[in-house]
Amino acid sequence: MPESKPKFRRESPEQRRVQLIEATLRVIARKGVSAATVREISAEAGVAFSLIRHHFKTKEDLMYAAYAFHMHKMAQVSLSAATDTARPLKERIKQCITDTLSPPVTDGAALQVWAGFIQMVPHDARMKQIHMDTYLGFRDALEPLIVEALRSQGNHADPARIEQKAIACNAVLDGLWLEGSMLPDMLPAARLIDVAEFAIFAILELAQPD
Amino acid sequence: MPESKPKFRRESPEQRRVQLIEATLRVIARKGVSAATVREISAEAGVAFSLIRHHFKTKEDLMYAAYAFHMHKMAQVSLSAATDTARPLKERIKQCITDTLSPPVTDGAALQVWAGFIQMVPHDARMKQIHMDTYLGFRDALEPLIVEALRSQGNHADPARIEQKAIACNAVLDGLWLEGSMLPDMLPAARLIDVAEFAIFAILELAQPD
DNA sequence: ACATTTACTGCACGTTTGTACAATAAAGCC
DNA sequence: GGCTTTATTGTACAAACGTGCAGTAAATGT
Repeated sequence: MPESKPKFRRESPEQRRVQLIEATLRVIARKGVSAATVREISAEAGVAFSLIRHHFKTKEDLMYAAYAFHMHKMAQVSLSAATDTARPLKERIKQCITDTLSPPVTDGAALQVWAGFIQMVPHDARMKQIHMDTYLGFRDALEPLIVEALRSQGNHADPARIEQKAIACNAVLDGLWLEGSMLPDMLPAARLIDVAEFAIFAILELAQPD
Repeated sequence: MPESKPKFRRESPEQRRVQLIEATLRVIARKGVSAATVREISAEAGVAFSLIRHHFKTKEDLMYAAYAFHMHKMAQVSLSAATDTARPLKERIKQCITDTLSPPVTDGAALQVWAGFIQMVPHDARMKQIHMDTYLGFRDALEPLIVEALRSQGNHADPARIEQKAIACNAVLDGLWLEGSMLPDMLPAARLIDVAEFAIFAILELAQPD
């Protein structure tokens, strides 16, 4: 019985990289960034800690990858409804609000990861670039919805006013995301969504739904 | 010439504590939380690194003190206009908006410090307490302004609707604070204030100013 | 001027960190 | 089945971390 139990499994570099990234995010969510050491992460992933440096040149590189991965996932969940042109406009807006202000986007763990990375942004050009890309991606996906909403009721499409409303709607979502993630007991998802719908429809000067 | 230049200056515990706290916040703002080691902080303050443990039982205690100090300072700047009952209501609201969305409250360095501490909140009961206190303090100071604004124009003071509007206004300020601190080039203070005034007056169903 | 207090310094200790490198073994190819 | 490739492991190491403690000196009261 020579090969009854292999000592480890050999994975493709792509799969292993994703495993290590997801282990990193789990550790950060559970214990914070300072606890995300190579030893802790590799234990979470179930591999030797020296394996990390075989797939990532430095630990910093793993952090870059984890940040981009996390942001991309959040944006995808949050905006998946925005481009679904089959559904009516109001439905799409409400779906975006709901997706943004419910788990797993509005969530203590996600906030932990986000806050941990945010503090690296000003000191690191690559982190800053990742941040800019995801933020502008979010705003670019949201603005067409707002333009459409204003046009649909014959509102004057002054570009300056459109941008003003886009920034304001974005701020409402960001602010509620922040507070809902930090104080979930005080502000459950249903309450956040209710407030967001009211505020955004007020800003867009649309008739309140329901 | 025995005592030409003393090797160090002896300060009162209270003064030295504040000096160490402020040095901590400067280091965090400049290099992030991970760079805020006892050696780095004490170098910033111009003292031996072992002095920290003479004034704070542990390094964690210094962090608690720095967090509370930072939050208290931000809330004070942001809300100083709220209680100034001599000025007319609209002026007070606009002043609060301006104070909140200008430096030093809306500022990259302040965001750095805040983000660094936020990630400790879920894992630490004392940090959580400090956070709750400052957050509720902010909301309690803002809500009377909103109640007064709604009452002033004979609006129906349904408590549920008042709280809804208070949460929404809070979210606008939080969201703009966040985005303005992260992307100051894209969103300068003047733009933030402009958007905030528009959005908050829309939410409160007040006539737009100017 | 001297004694007392304690803010302050300087150094050493054990732990944990990211990194480096040689040895090992799993998987694919012939 | 043997050979090659390389994903994976295990160990070692220097640097940096928070902490402990004995000694020093600045300020204060007498």
